Amino acid sequence: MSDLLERLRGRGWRMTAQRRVVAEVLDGDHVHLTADEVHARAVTRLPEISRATVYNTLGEMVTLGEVIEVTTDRRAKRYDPNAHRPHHHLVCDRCGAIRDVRPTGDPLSDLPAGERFGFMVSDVEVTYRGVCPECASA
Amino acid sequence: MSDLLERLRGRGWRMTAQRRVVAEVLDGDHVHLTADEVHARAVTRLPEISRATVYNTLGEMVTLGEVIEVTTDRRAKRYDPNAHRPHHHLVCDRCGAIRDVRPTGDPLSDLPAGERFGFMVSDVEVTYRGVCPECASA
DNA sequence: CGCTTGACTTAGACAAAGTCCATCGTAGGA
DNA sequence: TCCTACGATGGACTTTGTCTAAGTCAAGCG
Ligand SMILES: [Mn+2]
Ligand SMILES: [Mn+2]
Ligand SMILES: [Zn+2]
Ligand SMILES: [Zn+2]
Repeated sequence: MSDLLERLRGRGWRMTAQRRVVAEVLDGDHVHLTADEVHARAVTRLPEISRATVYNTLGEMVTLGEVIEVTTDRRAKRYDPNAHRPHHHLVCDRCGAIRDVRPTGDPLSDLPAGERFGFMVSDVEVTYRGVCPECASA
Repeated sequence: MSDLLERLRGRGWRMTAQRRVVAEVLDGDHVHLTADEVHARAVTRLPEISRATVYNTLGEMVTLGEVIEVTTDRRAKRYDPNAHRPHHHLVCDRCGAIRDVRPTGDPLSDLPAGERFGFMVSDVEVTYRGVCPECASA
């Protein structure tokens, strides 16, 4: 049922009610929740779960590589369970909706050596911005 | 002398000591200072300048299109006077050094219609990450 | 030049997002 | 079942940024 939860088993992870609920809340496609959104949803299932635990658990999932941190604006970080298929993001400037996208080509190869300033470049993040269909029609 | 200051003249901008100092601090190439860094440098020239004024002035420069906000991490926004030549950023994962880069090709055209989810895509931000020469040799 | 006035500046309160810590509780092995 | 190291908790604290009320001043006008 919960793909993320499955991935987290068998990693020596001590299972608690809190961790299970966080993993369940975070499961799915195109999921990019903030820590407080995760907390709000977790509380409906486990009313006594604390903000600190949500932050701790999300941080551990990121360390394990099962969840990715996404920062599309200067507000809160967002947590993305789609960690095993590299992708980029498309963000609506009006409502903040986020979709996972997979551009063609490799943006890393678009950075010529003369533009690398001697850096060892290892990664690239791409954020596309625009207006989603709902906001465009409203 | 100050290219940014020159650009800001003749726009109906009421000139004050505070605005001049902020513009001077921000002038140059590969400049990506946080608001507090701008404030710290401005204070050495104009000790009574307030944090609020630095934030206000930076915000106005962004509105005028003479300065760009750059967010390479989840810490503070950075302010970039290089507003008239579109570019992307290369960031050192260790020390946070930032360089302006101009990749070849247009990342926008790398996003096929089938990956646009009906969005009207208008902009793209690219952040390359790696290790700078100084950090690599240390 | 000096007045007037609306725009600009200021200090500090406030807010959002996140971290840290001392203490309490419990998962899971012995 | 018992033990204990690891996890959870609430609250204080930090960082980054916004807002407001009151004071100040740049610049046009006479
Ligand atoms: Mn994603
Ligand atoms: Mn730049
Ligand atoms: Zn939208
Ligand atoms: Zn470095």
